[in-house]
Amino acid sequence: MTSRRGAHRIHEINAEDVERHASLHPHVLEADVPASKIDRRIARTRRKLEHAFFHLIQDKGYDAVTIQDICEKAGVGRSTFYTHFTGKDDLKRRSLEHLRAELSAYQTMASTTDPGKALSFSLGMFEHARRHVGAYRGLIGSEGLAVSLGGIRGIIADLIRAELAGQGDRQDREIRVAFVVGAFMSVLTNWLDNGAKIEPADIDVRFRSLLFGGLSPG
Amino acid sequence: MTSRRGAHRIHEINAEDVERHASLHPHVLEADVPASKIDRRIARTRRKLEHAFFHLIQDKGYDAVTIQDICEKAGVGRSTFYTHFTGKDDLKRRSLEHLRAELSAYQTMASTTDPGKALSFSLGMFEHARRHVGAYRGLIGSEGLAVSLGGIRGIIADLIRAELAGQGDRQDREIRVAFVVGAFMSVLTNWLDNGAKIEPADIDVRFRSLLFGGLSPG
DNA sequence: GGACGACCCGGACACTTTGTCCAGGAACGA
DNA sequence: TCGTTCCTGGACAAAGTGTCCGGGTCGTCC
Repeated sequence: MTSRRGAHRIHEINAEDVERHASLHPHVLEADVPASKIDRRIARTRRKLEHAFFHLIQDKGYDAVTIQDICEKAGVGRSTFYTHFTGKDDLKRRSLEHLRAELSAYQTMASTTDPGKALSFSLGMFEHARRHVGAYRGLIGSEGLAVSLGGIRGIIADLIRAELAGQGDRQDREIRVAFVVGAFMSVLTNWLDNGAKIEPADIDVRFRSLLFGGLSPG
Repeated sequence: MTSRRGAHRIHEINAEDVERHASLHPHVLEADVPASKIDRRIARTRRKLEHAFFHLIQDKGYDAVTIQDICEKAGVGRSTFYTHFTGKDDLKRRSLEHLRAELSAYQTMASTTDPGKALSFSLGMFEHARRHVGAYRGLIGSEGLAVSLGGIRGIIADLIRAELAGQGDRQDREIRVAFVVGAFMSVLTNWLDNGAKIEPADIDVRFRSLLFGGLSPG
């Protein structure tokens, strides 16, 4: 115990840090609620918590992060955490909403400028992932080669499902969705685990070639 | 607590049950040690623990299973657990060794009887998985659509890697491995989550068609 | 078949994390 | 400024983890 507590703790994050950091969960935050109506204190607390979470998963990985860690780093009382989120998973889920919004925005954008390109999410995802390597690795697992994928997998699956709608029967479609999302997530995490050295555009080409052309050729 | 302890507890597993149950981790157990040299008590305890584990993950899922659960169901002292395994992950890892052995046996068998068939692990895996749906679901996650895959992913990756050896440069090969293993695991878990209704042979055909033929056609 | 030694048991211990509750102080919105 | 809402720090019970030990039990080996 010996919880000496004073002006500032180890790595406490202050408001300014939070403010100037654009990340996985930046703006879109209170998109569904009239942003003016929500108490500043609430917004601030949530922001601090999400940021602490965001930073912590990068060097400890999702599983290793405890709620106490988050609160400590965020400089927020632990009891306060529970007034905003029901637990770690809840926090994760809500943080991922931002990603979902960003991605589907990219998706619709890409499909209007280049209507012929199917499954256009992939490039955007590769790019987004590289921009936030740390967060993705923390969220996605990366320990060894595990792929927990939290909710990211579901997000991608939805995008694919939307695009494959109308093809074949439902059963067959679901198999295809599973196939694509699995292959994609796997290539993505593998790429990240190796430091994302290849350019997003390049890895995207390779992925799409395998996906549409099949394994056999080269 | 109130640990009344007597002849038998709630769902304690006895030696006979263990003996007659062929599963994910049956025979190959002490393959690396001269089987005759190891104390029967050790073998028995390990078997009981692995079996309890095996059963528990089927109705609670890997994460929800605690070491206490395992010991209780196995009828083994908790302190004894730690003399055999360092923790839950260790137990899981060792249990998976059996699967690895079984699969690679199947793999080499299939590739000798039908040398033309690449990536022949898939059918065997589908079949094996259906035989042990519960265990796979518990191990693999299945909550929502997450894919934690414990160590199974690594096992499959090794098989694929071995078969793809010598093609292209190392980087490209790893991408392919990631692609195949990801797609496969995803299709597999999706199949299991839907109750494994389709026949293993059928799902295998669909998977291989997507893999070698690409997504576009039908 | 008996003695020795390895193994297992149960219980205790210190520690960490979780989730809940409350009183009092601080900050917000009007 | 005033009332409401939010945050805090602390305490709490519960659950799980990992470690240690004394004493009983069961294999193994002679």
